[in-house]
Amino acid sequence: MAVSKDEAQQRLKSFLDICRRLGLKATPQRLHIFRVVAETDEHPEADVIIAKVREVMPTVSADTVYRTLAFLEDNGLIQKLSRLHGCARYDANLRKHHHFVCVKCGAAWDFYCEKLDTFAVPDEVTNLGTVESLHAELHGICKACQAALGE
Amino acid sequence: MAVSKDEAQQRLKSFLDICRRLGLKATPQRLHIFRVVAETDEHPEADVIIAKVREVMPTVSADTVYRTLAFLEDNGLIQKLSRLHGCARYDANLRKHHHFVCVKCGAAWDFYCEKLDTFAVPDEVTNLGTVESLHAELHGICKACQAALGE
DNA sequence: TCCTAATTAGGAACTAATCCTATTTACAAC
DNA sequence: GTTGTAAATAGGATTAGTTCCTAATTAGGA
Repeated sequence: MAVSKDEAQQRLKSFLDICRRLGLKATPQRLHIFRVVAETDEHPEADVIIAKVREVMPTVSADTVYRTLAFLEDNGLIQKLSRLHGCARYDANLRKHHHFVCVKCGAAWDFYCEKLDTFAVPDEVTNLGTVESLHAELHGICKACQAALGE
Repeated sequence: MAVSKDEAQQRLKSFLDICRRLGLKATPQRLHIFRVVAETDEHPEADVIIAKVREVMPTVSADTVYRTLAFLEDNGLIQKLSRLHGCARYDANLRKHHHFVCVKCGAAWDFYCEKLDTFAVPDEVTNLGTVESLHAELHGICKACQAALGE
């Protein structure tokens, strides 16, 4: 539980606003799932969220949780972390590098940046542990997708 | 095909060296899989690699490809990009932030950094498309895991 | 209170990745 | 070159995570 009562209240309000605006139902399941995600700072995986949700509402289906998470993400109420464990794309470029990823087509480009490689990490982080590397992931829209959108 | 002939040659040599050093076999399958990964800069997913491998060696099993990729990764010949799309951890922190991830235990911490949020992206990248966000992922070892290793 | 489109539960299906095991093979020792 | 053996393979089975399907339920406006 990392967020303040005020912040939690605020988030709940955003949630209800969005439902009203889109004509979607604020079901008890959705509210509860949202609360579970909003009340932690542990970046949980879906199975952890499902388990926590079921502590209070044991019959909620996995599908409902996944659907709700997708709904929350689509509406900017939560984010998915991307570059954590358990990945699936490979890169034989062994030079230290970073990535630009097109959010439309998913293509990824390598780039090099001395300033990022030598970036002075905030004390806030060095207090958490030893930092071994910094990898930057830039998100945006590639030229090809821009052209396609413009048509 | 992004790498030069020389670089490819060099990588192949590293590969054979590592096999010899570890007493592992340089099978035709391994060599071929390594070549396929080393010869692209498209950050392919495993299924793409499997398909490309099978263009030349149709009977190679998925298991062999996955095992070989893990082997190459363990020995630093390739890197995995963490799931750029389709990830599985969630975060309700909507402030612009970055992550410190412990490579031992997988725990993740949010942190804030104005200098990263306003980082001037290299022209190299702005030529590729429109950049919308920069997310930094720091890898290292958290205090708890350091303590556990020290014992 | 009623109506209806949205939502749900829960099991089936799908997909990516790994495991299992009998067979094959690289390669070191002779 | 032969041989012996541990390592590696193919390919089917299995597992885990996620999404799909459908009949039943429900939120919320009229």
